Amino acid sequence: MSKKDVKTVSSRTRAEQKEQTRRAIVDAAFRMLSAQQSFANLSLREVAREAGIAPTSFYRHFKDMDELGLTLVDEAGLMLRQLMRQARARIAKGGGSIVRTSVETFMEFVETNDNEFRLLLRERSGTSKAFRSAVYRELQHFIEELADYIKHTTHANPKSALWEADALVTIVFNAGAEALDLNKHQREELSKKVIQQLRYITKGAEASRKSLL
Amino acid sequence: MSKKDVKTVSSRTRAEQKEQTRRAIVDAAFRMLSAQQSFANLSLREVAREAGIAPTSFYRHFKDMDELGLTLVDEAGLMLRQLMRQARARIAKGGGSIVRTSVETFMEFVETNDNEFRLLLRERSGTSKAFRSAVYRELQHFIEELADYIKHTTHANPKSALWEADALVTIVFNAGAEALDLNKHQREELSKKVIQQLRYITKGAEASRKSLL
DNA sequence: TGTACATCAGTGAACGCGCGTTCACTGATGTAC
DNA sequence: TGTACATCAGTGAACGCGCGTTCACTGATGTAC
Repeated sequence: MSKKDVKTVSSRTRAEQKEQTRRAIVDAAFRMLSAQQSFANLSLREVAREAGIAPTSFYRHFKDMDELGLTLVDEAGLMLRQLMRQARARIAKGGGSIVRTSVETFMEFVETNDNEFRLLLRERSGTSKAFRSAVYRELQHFIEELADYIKHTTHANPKSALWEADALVTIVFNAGAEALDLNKHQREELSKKVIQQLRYITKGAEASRKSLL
Repeated sequence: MSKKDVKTVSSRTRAEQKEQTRRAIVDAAFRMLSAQQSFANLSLREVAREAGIAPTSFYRHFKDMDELGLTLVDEAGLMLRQLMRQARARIAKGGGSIVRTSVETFMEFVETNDNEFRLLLRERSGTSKAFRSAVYRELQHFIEELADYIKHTTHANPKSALWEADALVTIVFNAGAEALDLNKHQREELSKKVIQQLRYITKGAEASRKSLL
């Protein structure tokens, strides 16, 4: 092994250990989110305790709780985007309608990653402008990708596609919030409602386009 | 004055004084809500300070902060209902379209009573089930009244009317949330978007009804 | 490879602070006769 | 009406608690030669 190799290997080791602790903090924070506890009323000491480190060690990784919070929002947003890719894959496979498949995929996400979803939901209307903007950015990303899809499949004009996508995402996201407090049977009823509402929007948007021709 | 009269007058006086302090607490709490401060991170002592009473006096009026919070939600919900009546009056007067008038009235409410709106918005996804249910009930009330209106004007079936109203309210309520961080010019753009989205829904719902005949 | 030094992730003690809640009290208002 | 007693809204002192943050430190890892 050359000197350089040794250097590389060793520095990776220390950095890896640091990264491991950082992950422990992030994971601990996600674990502590629930229906009863929001990020806003989570204390630095609680997170440190759950992560198994001294409160003071927290500062080696994040400036303050806000910095940790923005990291969580980014990670939850990433999961949302992965979800969208997953939904597209399912649709490409051709099983069932696009609307129904999208709604079912989203509802599955809310059920599986409920704490991540709750984070986005709550911080969207939280007291920190930085948090609100971060969540807004994630949703906007989601909306734009959906608008592209609409443009390619219907040849709608850009503004109309964007507004339609925006309405669709708003309905689905809010239904996700509603689902959090419902049992399995009620969620199925909710899905029916949402699917019908999305159809109103796509039909209405389509009709608007036709009347312009 | 008979003995009974004296009794009535005096007891009203003491009760009135108590009611006055209670109002001071409620008003103080509303005053302290803002973009930067949510009810969840408002302390009993802060409210007492703002209301001009000793922290201990708080307990003469509310069991704890949760009880105060539910009172605030009820009052904010009441304002929403008054708003709806106001919108109906404007529509009855016949100036402009129903959709446009409703949206403009709602946006006016968000602008004028932004702290009350923020309360409903945040507690809808807060950590207390009681709060979430209280907000949900207020919105449901709103939705049902709108559904009645739709039934009378279009003869839609009950379920279809309810789902349509639900979608309309979801879109408008979320736009209200979005408006909070926007300037005047941006709000006008937002209104245009919302009006178009509501038209998608009403058109789509109408088209669905026709295809069933 | 071996040695001397530098880096830096993690720590425990300590701080001052605002919190929710209890308690026994005060004194104005209300009631009984 | 006047008097004696009851009620009860509002209070100030005191409590124990968990918090965020600072500080000087330790010791394992990394670097230079």
